[in-house]
Amino acid sequence: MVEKKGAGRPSNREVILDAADQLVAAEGAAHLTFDALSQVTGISKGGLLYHFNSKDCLLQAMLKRRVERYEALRESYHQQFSDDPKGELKSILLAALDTDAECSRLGSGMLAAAATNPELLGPLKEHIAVTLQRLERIAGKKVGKTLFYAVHGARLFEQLNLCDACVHEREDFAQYLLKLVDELTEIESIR
Amino acid sequence: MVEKKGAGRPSNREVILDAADQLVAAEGAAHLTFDALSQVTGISKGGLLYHFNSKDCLLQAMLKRRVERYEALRESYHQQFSDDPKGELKSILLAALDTDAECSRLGSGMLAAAATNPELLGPLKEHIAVTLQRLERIAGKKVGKTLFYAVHGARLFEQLNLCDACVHEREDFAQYLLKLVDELTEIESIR
DNA sequence: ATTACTATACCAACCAGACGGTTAATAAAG
DNA sequence: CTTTATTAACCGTCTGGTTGGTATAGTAAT
Repeated sequence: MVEKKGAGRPSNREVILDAADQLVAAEGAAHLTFDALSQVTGISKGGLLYHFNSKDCLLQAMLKRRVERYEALRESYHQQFSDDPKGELKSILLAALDTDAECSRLGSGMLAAAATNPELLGPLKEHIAVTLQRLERIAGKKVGKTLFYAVHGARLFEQLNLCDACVHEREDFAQYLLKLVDELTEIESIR
Repeated sequence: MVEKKGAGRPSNREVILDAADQLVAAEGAAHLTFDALSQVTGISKGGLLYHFNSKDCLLQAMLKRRVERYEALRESYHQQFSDDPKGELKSILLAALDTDAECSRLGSGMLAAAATNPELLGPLKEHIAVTLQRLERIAGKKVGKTLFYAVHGARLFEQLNLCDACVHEREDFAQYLLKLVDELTEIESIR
């Protein structure tokens, strides 16, 4: 059966993915093993492999879920800015910063995938390419890209626990970025 | 033995570290094994473990070397901007963007360390804390941090091979950032 | 209602290979 | 004859993956 998304049972698939995210966040991508996952979830290794035929499958699923959540978040922000001409850019930035709301903290899927097999990043690469194209169409190409990188840089630092400060400053940072978007696109259009 | 740094023999240590960087870049952090490293370098596994007592040691060394190279690069840029009041910020940004000159392409050490053991990131965390403090002292705190994140975000994307474009656009990007530094600190000081 | 069949979800046991690390031996250099 | 550098062989453990089996639930014919 192809599994109905949306309604109904949370199903162990999600439970496993959550646990996998947590594991990577807590102990590093290398410690994401079926054994460890089995211990954490209480599901046997065989059980895990029933849901994900291989580790690559698991990583793919982690990555896919992350991208999907990001997309959903972005769209909801986009509606919020429906009147703002720079709403598309703003929603992209805010969504990227909002990651640890429900997505816990980290591009764990990304890191885990990159650690074991760079090829798995393919879908993510595609998603980013689309986003960059989107940014190209928005007034202030370079501004958009720069702020896009900034947001992801900040997120990365946070996810890797590389700085203490940036976590509690994020709300501040978000507001500052929105201000920058307006100021900078102005500058760029004047030039 | 405590290892003399500084002078003298290139020694196989550097060769090993280079190979390790390359391996992580090419195949992902998870494929950085002593066996693989042995095959690539032609040095036996025992030989490798003579230089680095454990894998953690190896990762630490990779990370340390990376930070040191970055520092050296930053200082050389800093001299270049000795007359510019925003030289400190500019040198930080340019050094971060310059990574693939000699450092090949990647925070491989970082990724590899994060993948296996987040604790290894401690020294890097400290280094970043210092850099952030440095940025605090510079006119336009927020500008500095934002651009710092932007640079590292861009570098990350490049290193993970997540976008094609950003590579060949880097020189452009660097020039644009320098322009931004001037424009933005102006804006921020006006407010 | 019973039987038979099928699909889903899971588990315990096992396996072959990979991995980090140890050790004993070797060789060159000072 | 000790220090440095290196090797080949080996070991125990971990890991991804396989297999064969079990429990549950739905479905459909008898």
